[in-house]
Amino acid sequence: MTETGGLTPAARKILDAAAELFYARGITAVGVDLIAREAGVTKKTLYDRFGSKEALVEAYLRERDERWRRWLTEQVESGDAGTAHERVLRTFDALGLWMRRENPRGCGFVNAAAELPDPEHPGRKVISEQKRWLRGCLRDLAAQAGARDADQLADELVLLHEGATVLNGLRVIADPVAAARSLARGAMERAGCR
Amino acid sequence: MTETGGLTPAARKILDAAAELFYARGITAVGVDLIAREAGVTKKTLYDRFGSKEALVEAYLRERDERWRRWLTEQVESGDAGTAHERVLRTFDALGLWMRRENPRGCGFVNAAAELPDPEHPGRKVISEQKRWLRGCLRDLAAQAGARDADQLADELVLLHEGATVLNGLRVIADPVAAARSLARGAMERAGCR
DNA sequence: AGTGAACTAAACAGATCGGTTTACTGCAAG
DNA sequence: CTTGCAGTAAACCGATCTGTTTAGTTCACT
Repeated sequence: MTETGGLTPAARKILDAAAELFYARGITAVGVDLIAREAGVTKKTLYDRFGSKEALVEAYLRERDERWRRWLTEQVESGDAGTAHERVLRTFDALGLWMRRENPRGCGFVNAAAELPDPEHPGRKVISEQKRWLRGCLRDLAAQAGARDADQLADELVLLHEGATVLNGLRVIADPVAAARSLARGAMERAGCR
Repeated sequence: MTETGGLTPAARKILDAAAELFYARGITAVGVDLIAREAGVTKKTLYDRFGSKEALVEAYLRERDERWRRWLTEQVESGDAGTAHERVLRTFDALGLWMRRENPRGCGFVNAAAELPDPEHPGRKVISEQKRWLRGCLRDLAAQAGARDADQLADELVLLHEGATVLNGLRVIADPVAAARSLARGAMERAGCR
């Protein structure tokens, strides 16, 4: 075994079905019966593999997180050419491509956060870890690009990422990624990046 | 009648209870039974006044929208002093105050959008109207401030508003409003505002 | 040959979902 | 004095919710 990520075949199907349904219809609105039916699997199998809906939600967010991290690092470091300045801007291109592919309804993590008010829910930890990881990632790039204050620039870049993601789901302005990218360019200039 | 906004006393209590519960726990997770109980009212009264949960959700979003619009215009025009440039920046101060008061869990509209995937849901119209109104508002201010391209600047300012709002709910950076404000200043400079 | 993990099928539990119904009260305006 | 609106109280509807249980099958490894 396995290209299933260490999961049994049935668990793999369950997680795939859950991911699609949770993202498309919302976490609370999707019941375990529907997930099992859509995965072509019994509810018993679902509970044998994941234990609870809460744990399944956590696994869904965890896997989405891993996929996004892999995508971003891969895109930023692709071709290993380019200045740090260019690599920062490339995070926005990566975001744009990612969203065109699998984010028509906004950020899966922000959407999930809206549905998980309980701060004790294990999914909440995954969400905040993801956002903190992105901030750290952008901070490193900002430092490499020679920003006077890498922390402040990182804050600003995170804000641009999140703004672009939300607006992409809401369809109120034409090209949120382009707007974010141009704002990022300005922010880097003012931060003294080479 | 009425400082209740044209609602009967019971309807007023229902809408208040619904607003608090929907925002705090999410729309799907809150049932009509709970709303009626919390409002100290019968389910029958709820259905007599609002007709359906869907309509109640719409009324909740509608009222929140009105309150936010009133707040923003009032804050921006307060003292009627200040250049257009200052009025743009004041929209961020207004956002910051609003969020400190009643937005600990992120934007109510973005959260609602996450839970209303059905594009036919009447609440969706309220949400997109709200965002388009904000964009128009910022566009006017951008034009008054002498931006070379008021539409582009408006896009950027909306993005900063949304980014700040989302990050405020996620608590990943220290002061999202300050970051947005400083980015806005830079954007206006580059847009040639006086 | 035998063990154990992964799975199907289907019934069951108690709670809650959105929504309806019947029967009754209090009260203001014509 | 009556009509009608706003409201309470509580039972009821069928569906769905998360989660459990019992019983049996398939199959790889030892």
